Amino acid sequence: MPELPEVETVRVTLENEIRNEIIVGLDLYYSKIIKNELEWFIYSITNQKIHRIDRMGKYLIFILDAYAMIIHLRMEGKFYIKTDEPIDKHEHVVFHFKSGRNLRYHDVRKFGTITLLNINTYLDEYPLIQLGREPKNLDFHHFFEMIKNKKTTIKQVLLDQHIVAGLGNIYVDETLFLSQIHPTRIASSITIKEAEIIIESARQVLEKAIELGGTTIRSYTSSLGVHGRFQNELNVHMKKGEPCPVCKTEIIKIKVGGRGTYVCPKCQH
DNA sequence: CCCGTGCCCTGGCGGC
DNA sequence: TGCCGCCAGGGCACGG
Repeated sequence: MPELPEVETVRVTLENEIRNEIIVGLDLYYSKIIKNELEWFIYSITNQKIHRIDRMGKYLIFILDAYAMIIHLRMEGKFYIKTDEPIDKHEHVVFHFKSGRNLRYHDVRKFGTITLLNINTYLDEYPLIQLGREPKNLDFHHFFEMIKNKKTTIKQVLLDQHIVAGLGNIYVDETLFLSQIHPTRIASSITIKEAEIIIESARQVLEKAIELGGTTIRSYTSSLGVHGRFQNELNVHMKKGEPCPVCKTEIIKIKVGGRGTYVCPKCQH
């Protein structure tokens, strides 16, 4: 499941590969990925040039001539660049380029989304308009103000992209471990000092993960640009039954807000 | 407004 | 070995 560091890694790789390519055609094998009206989407994207690729939180943003194409990979979305290889069963959208190469959107679970918006207004439209700030741009006082009356758990708050952008299940578990805060803590019980520690921990975790190219787990191994090494740095996520790297207590797995959650029951309060 | 639940999807795994 | 049923999970719609 790509989170901010994995999406950033994909962004950099993809941009180097396909900057300045011109989209001349499109093949759709599973069109529900596209959130626009289909005929409009196909008509509009044809002959558009890819100038650069941006990222906000977990969203990739293809900057075209007149449009911005907003892509969310959700759990298993990934890209491949190919030429005339046969279509894979999980390749749902193929962008053909003038150069003869093509970009293929591959998604086993079909949860990903592609939305084409006007280049002049995309930041003021759904889905980006309601996106929170990334930890590196989020002042902890502001974060504290947003969560101080919330009755949900701190983990659910950190997963909420309207509040903080970019964190998913892996990096929330790691952030709360570094913060020594238990994921089931009610958000309104978090002190201003703890809010500062949480934001600082999230920055550290994300920065390190980006530096290492993200986390490579399970099905994400062969995705374009994602051969990350952050999985070697994980302290608690997917470590059920293993000793806590700090106190040696056994890491346990619990459910928080319906999500599998890994925690050191001794270090995190 | 706020929060919890169900839905979208399919590969993989546990159980028998 | 094979089949069935269930789970994971990001974000949104919906309902209380």
